[in-house]
Amino acid sequence: MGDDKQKVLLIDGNSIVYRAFYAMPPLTNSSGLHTNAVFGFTTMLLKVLEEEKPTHLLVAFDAGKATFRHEGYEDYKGGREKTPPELSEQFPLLKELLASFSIQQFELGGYEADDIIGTLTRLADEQGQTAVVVSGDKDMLQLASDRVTVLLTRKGVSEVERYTPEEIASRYGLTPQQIIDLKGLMGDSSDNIPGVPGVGEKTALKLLAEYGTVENVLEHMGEIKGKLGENIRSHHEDARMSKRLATIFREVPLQQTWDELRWTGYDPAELAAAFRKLEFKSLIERLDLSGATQAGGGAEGEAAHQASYETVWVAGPAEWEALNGALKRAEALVVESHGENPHQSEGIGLAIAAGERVYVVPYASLFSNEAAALRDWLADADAAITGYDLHKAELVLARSGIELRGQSFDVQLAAYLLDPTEADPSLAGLLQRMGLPSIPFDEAVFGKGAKFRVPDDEALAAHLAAKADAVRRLARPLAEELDKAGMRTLYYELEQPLAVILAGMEKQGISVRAEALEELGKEFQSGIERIMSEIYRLAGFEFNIGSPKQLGEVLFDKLGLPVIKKTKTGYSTDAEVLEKLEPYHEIVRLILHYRTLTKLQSTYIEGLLKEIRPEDGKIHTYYRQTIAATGRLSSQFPNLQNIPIRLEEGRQIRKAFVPSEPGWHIVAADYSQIELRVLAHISGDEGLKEAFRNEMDVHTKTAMDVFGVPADQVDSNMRRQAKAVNFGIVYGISDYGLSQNLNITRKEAAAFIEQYFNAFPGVRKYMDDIVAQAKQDGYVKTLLERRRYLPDIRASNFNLRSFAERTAMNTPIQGTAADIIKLAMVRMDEELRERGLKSRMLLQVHDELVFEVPPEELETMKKLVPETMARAFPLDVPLKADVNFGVNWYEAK
DNA sequence: GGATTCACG
DNA sequence: ACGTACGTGAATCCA
Repeated sequence: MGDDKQKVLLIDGNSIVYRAFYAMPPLTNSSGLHTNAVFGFTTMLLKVLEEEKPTHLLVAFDAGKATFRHEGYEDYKGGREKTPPELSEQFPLLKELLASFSIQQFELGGYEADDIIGTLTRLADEQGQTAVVVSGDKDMLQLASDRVTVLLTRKGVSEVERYTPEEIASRYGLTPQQIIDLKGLMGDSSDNIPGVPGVGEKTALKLLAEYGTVENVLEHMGEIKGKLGENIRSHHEDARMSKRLATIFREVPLQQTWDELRWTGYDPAELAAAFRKLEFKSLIERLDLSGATQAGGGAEGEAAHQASYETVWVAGPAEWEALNGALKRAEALVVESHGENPHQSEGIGLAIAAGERVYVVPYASLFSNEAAALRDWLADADAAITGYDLHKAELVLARSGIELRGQSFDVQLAAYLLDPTEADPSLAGLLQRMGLPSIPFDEAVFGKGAKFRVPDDEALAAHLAAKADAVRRLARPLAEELDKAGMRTLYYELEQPLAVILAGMEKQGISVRAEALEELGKEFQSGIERIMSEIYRLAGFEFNIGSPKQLGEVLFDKLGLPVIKKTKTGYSTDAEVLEKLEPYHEIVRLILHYRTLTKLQSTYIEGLLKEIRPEDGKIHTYYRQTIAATGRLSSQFPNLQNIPIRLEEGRQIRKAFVPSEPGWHIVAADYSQIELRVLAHISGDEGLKEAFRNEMDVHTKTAMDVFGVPADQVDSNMRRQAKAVNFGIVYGISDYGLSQNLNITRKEAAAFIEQYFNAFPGVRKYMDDIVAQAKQDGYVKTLLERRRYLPDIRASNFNLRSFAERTAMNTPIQGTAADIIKLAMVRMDEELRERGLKSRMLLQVHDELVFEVPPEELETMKKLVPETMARAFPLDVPLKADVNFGVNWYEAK
């Protein structure tokens, strides 16, 4: 030990990890490993490091084996629950991370972490050094002294409380040594230390205030009156033993020298790599490690990520010439644009990585004469372009009249297939997950939301170049991962071609008659006004019906209707609640109708009107191929997958969706019961298969089997209930969910389910098997090998696990249905082109395809579309699609 | 920006 | 005992 000022920080590893595990919400990385305890530990560590600035540092762990305490008392820590696997799997991760922090770790067979820490604080005391102990365990307070401070975590892990001997005295009226006596008397159920029965903290403190120590209490136990005195006298041995067990052993034979604990900080590159592995993105940003890589340091400029390329800002003839020459060697393309909606986003720039150079082209110069070769390359169907979100790039470029045709590999799409639930689609996040040196996040360069700004040319060039280089670095590893996961065909035969087809549909758009919407909007408006005044009259005053808060006050406080359900913030007023309240007051029905009409007005009349492009009178939605966890598409700006149909009032909206050419028709075809047919196929259930082979009404068939009656005795109510059971089966059934849906008791619902499983034993087996398989593999698959990871399937938390189990049952069904209609779209696109048809595919709504069709092709398409859909993927049961047509989408029913 | 509600499959 | 049906997107209110 030198005489310079030293401060040693001693962390009780096990205690903090436990605290962190139970304090933090569940958290897993993309491979399903739990990381919440490590994350919580790290947050605490960073905070304490910052506040304490130690010169020496140690994390102590309990050794796995029995400690010396067990020798005298077998039940020591006997009452403890076994460590959950979600926690034990985190210890190796934590130890590895601590190594990346360059922090020493000790554990020693036969001793616990607090013994090691106790020994080191004794040494610190003796040698006049300062020590700070961090733990979640109050026992540690016995170590406090003039030189030793104890920090105890409180609610959560990152908040700590400081205990000096003075603080302990003022809080408990005890010296640090008396903390041992305190526990000797009151015991500790978590460590299975008995103490004296009937003695809790209050009594123990009273006894210690009077007698000072356990020994002195026992000496005077004869004079203590009542039940308390009896208990002490009959359990005096327990008290002595408890005190022994609670005493931290401070003579552990440690081999390590003081100097080995010296800590001079971490290597940013090493720590960044460790964080990336754990996917602690927020910590990387918090410590500003995003530039730190294994190869380089955290320095600025090119050293930051050891760029192996030169950025070329394409501005003059020389650069254009170089770029044009490099196009045939191009390895990656990035198109940067404003905003999320590619149909209205302005381009910012392009970056093309080719060999040792990355060329960055400001978007405006894409239209210059020099850019002719670049435009040709973009439009070249054989260019074999690798990029990031080429679907969006195609739409952005299309707005400028530039084609993007040679798409061959998209790292965003590939990453989605590898893990469709990963929320962060950014290149920076993707690099981190793949363990590659990362680049700045777009938000760091551009800002986000209203603060979005294109930086100066130099910064823009650097960032776009980094992105193109990132695409290039990611392409091969992602392609290899796809291969390994058996998703090569899924990618190249289905998703990649589909991306181009979707862009085509979006560019085509669908004609929507503004006048028709406006006309309908007027009807809705007069309805809304009529209902509003009725509601105000019944309430006795005007209020904002659209405010759930005000509405709740009117219904439940003013009118005194019964409260059915509450939300986090107050009364629930959703439709389910209102339907139950209908009999109580006529205002309820009006409110429901008001809700329906205002929804239609704001979302569908006003919302859609805003999206009609004046240039062509069409709506161009944006299908997202990388959002839904099951493999479905999603639709945005606007969403054309949720246009009303169930209620006649709203269904009228569909009359505004018309063909874009006079005399043409809308043709719509939808799969009949695709999910239950998929279930019949993958479960192999004979009864279900037979039902579909015989073209039976599946809900009637279900009713027959569940209620045990012949077809002619199935009434509409039985069929309705059977239909709900079928929905439940597809969603991953639970008695609770079904009972909610059918408004029956859970018991009745459970009986239905049991009946169903008896009638369709193959389905029961599928449900059992798929859950077991998900538990085994950590993921489930669709027929086309699409994957979804379910990290919570092994959770000890019932809710999380149940959710994952239902997802395991549902995803192969919903996902396979999504696979099939996507295949049908690829086939339909081929058919239209091969047959030279003018008909156009416009929309996909999960199980439905919508086309516009010239009159001379109507008969052809009425056969071709359902046939192509039915043949898209052969199952053990027939697939069936129904087709309809009309002058608008409403009529095509 | 989160919570609530509701449109669709 | 636990307490939710599966998957989306958009509008509105309100802190």
